[in-house]
Amino acid sequence: MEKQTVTIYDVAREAAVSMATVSRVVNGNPNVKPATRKKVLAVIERLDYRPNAVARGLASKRSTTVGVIIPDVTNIYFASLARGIDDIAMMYKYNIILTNSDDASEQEVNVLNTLMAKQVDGIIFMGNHVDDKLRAEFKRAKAPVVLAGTVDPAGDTPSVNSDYAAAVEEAVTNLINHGHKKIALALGSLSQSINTEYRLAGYKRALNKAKLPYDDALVYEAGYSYDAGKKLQPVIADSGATAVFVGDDEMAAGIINASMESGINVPNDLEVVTSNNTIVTQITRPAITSITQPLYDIGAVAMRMLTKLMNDKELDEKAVILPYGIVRRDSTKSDEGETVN
Amino acid sequence: MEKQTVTIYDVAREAAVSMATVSRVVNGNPNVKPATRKKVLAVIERLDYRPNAVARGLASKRSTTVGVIIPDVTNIYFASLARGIDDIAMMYKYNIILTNSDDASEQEVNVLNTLMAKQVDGIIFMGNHVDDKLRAEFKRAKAPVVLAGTVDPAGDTPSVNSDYAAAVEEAVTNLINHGHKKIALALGSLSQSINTEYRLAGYKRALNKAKLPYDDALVYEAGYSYDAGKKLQPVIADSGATAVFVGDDEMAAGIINASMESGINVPNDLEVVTSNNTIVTQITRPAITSITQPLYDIGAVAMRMLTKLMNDKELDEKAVILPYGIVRRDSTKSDEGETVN
DNA sequence: TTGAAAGCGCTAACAC
DNA sequence: GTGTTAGCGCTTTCAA
Repeated sequence: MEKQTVTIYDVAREAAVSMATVSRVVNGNPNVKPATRKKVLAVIERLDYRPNAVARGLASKRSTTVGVIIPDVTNIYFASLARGIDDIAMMYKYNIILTNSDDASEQEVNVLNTLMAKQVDGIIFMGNHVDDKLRAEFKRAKAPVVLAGTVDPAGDTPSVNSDYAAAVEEAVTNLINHGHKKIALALGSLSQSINTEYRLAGYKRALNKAKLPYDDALVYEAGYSYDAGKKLQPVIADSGATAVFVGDDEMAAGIINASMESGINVPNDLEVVTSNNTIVTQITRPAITSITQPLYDIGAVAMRMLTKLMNDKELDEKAVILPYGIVRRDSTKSDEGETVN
Repeated sequence: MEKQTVTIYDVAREAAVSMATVSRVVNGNPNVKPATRKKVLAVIERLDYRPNAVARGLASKRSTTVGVIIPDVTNIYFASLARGIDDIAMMYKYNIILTNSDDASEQEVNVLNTLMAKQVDGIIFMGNHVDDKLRAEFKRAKAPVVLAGTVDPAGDTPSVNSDYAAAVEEAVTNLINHGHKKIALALGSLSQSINTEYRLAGYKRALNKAKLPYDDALVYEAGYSYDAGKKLQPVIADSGATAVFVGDDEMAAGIINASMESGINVPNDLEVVTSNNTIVTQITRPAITSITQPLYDIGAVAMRMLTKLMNDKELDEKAVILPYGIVRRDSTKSDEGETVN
């Protein structure tokens, strides 16, 4: 009952050629006489032969598989990156081993090791934080690693991102230009470099340039979720802030809904700008002004870089920065002088 | 410069035992004297030996990898299933090769074949439609296949789903109980069995039981997206329908926003019920009444079934149906007699 | 409890 | 253009 497998050897025998020749035609090696190729192809067809990728991997030391570490597939931000990664991977005939890390350092190291054991040819890492331990593992890995949508300020690991700091700076500057003096910043965790080293930094730069004082009390660390946003809204309201930059769309939606329901009009009493331009920004009322990031492209470019690395090519750029934009919707007042990067 | 790999042979030599013994300790085979085990473990530690999963796979004919075919990772419905799949896979020490199929039949067959070439031990398939060609491939595959969140009316492929037809029937019956005579049904594609054989069927059953006439003109095939919903709204309005069951949350959001903006109050002028209970249902105003499905669990159970199959165990049930529910929000009027399955 | 040895199915020199 | 032959790194009988 067990379906029996036909091997390259069977094909060779039936076609009256050597295994090497079969291997050549299977791999598209041009050094095969057309007639021979045709004969072999016929036998392959007849026997329904399918090369065993595992054996091939062992012999060639290339698995044509890349590992992708993602915090959570159900997070649309990372899933969008993953989509870009997968499409390019497919284009280059690589498969993807995808594993959720839950952003947990221990789990990330773990996963990295099983990926290495599976002999992946390269790794794309997505996460909110790269710590020393992880960095050490990257170095230890003999497969190249590329970070996608993931910053490592310390790192020399190749990466693809957009300019988070500049985006926030521009968004906050727009808010300042609307006359706001107290602008809140609602983030997830302040232990993540994207928040502290980029978003918070951009926020501070904007204030600085406008000679507005920086106030710790206006920076909120609340976790990224719709409910977190709803809970945070009264706190923001109490702070006297008249505008807020939010690091996550669902959180922004929570803030908006809670505001509107407690009689605080967005954008008249509170302007809101968010970060990821997911579909949520279109669905809320008012719809949310947002930074836009080329998520799919970040993934796609990361995968392209990885293919280069896997073929021992040099990278033109080690830390690629893709352009961001800002799309104005109804959660902010109209303004002049908005620019799009 | 190339990092050199340490093999089982190196460990054997250093520990002065045979490869077989090393293999035993690595695989937790109890037939090893504790002292020997300890000695080997020490060498493994010292050399930082990591077993090569590819070689292991070739020798043992098990890759501890399962293939997962998904229409699109960025679709939260399927991503939620994938999350359940991955968690259970990890629990059983399997890795996941994840590939997007775009719901394209050709691509699905393609992907299936490369997964087989990679010698996956099993496959979980998610998709909106299972056609004959695919069914044939499933049969041809020597690895077991389980469908997750995917119906195959014809099929004998093991599957995990919720009772889509009953859910729609109940939801529509609730609507009927509110006095509606013309209830629209907004779906994606009518070429997908989940829509015709389940949702449409449930819809018809509800009408039938209430002795309400079925009217083709009230069934819309519009594609699943926010914009599709917005575009569909005026059409529904023109039809005279006073309630609508929608197959997708974003589409429902589009219908609701477009309605409210054109002066049609939800739920007073139009009641709306949707299908997937994603975060979108909480974000819209009014929030949307929805069927709830245990998406994570559907994935998790599918993966559990697959592990059984991969170990040649019998399945208790071939077509598992997990319970659905209905959560009432503000897009429908309150009603008595709602039940939760 | 341990070891020897034969593969697993394929690629990659190398020789012809 | 084609064939021969070592492996790739591991598991798995089978003996001892």
